[in-house]
Amino acid sequence: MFGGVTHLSIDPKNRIAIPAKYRENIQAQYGNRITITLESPQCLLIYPEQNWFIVRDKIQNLPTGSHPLVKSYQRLVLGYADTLEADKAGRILLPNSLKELAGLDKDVVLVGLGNRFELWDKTRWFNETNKALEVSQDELAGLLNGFSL
Amino acid sequence: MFGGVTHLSIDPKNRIAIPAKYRENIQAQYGNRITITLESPQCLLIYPEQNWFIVRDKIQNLPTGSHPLVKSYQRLVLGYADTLEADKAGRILLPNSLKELAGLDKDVVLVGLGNRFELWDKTRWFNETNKALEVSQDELAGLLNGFSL
DNA sequence: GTTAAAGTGGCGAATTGTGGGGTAAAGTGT
DNA sequence: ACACTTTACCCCACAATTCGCCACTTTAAC
Repeated sequence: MFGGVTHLSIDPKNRIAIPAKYRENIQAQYGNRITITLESPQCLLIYPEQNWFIVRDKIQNLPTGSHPLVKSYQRLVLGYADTLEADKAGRILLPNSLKELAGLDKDVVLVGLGNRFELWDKTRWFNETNKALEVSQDELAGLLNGFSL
Repeated sequence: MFGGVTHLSIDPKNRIAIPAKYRENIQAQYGNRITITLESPQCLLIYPEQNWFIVRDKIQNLPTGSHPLVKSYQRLVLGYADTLEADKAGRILLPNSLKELAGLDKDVVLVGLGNRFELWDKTRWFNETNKALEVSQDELAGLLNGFSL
């Protein structure tokens, strides 16, 4: 399970270094292959390949008949999904199309989220954090239906 | 399983180069033969021949009695299906009729989608992507009935 | 403070995508 | 059956990208 927010940078050749604290883990548990895709213009999704397989199957089995939007959603998420291998320095090469779609520049943030990571533009992530913090606790309490930490 | 979006160009002789990262895979798993057809004016479909066989059988076994449209769909997809072999540089020669039907010009995009590829006109693919990204997450959430990545 | 490790940048070699020339094969019309 | 046109394939060449590797700089650990 991945967690934590790491600031890193995309180098001039579109590579990002997977933080060392995850590398060992990923290599051991999942092999060195990493799949990257997107589902919204906000951020990229990064999975160890094995975890991606599970998600991919779920997406493929969505009822395509239900609505044309579902099909374009499938095409988006599956079509952009690219599997990469880290080089010896533990870096992966971002496909240019994905980088542009997610509006990534140099400074990015890698966020661990259980079975996957998200890769955000740094300032956008920062804004997102602030928005989340500003939500009133009362409002949240209602939505979460009694849940608390 | 294929994935990822690659920008390519159709050269002056109607050839496209299969990206190197797929070549080895295709050759090893499926042999060098590739079937290409279409099901809509949007894009061409590209299958390793073995994968095409499976799809072809499914199409042939559709209940033709149900509706006359089914039969014309069969005629379209099966009729235009052409099997090609890559040249020694790993390129395949696009049949002119298919190229025109799909409105392909010079700049195209090859999209990996599991058992097949789709070949899109570049700008049309770009528009398609943006449309899919603009779909509000809320709207999609409703359609997907709680499904999430 | 010293050492080690991690993140970043950059050089050079190898591979890939693309274009074009030449030749063989196929198709067309007389 | 013949010449003529068109099409398809093999080969080479160029340019751009990618990848492996090494080196520098910063951060963390002891």
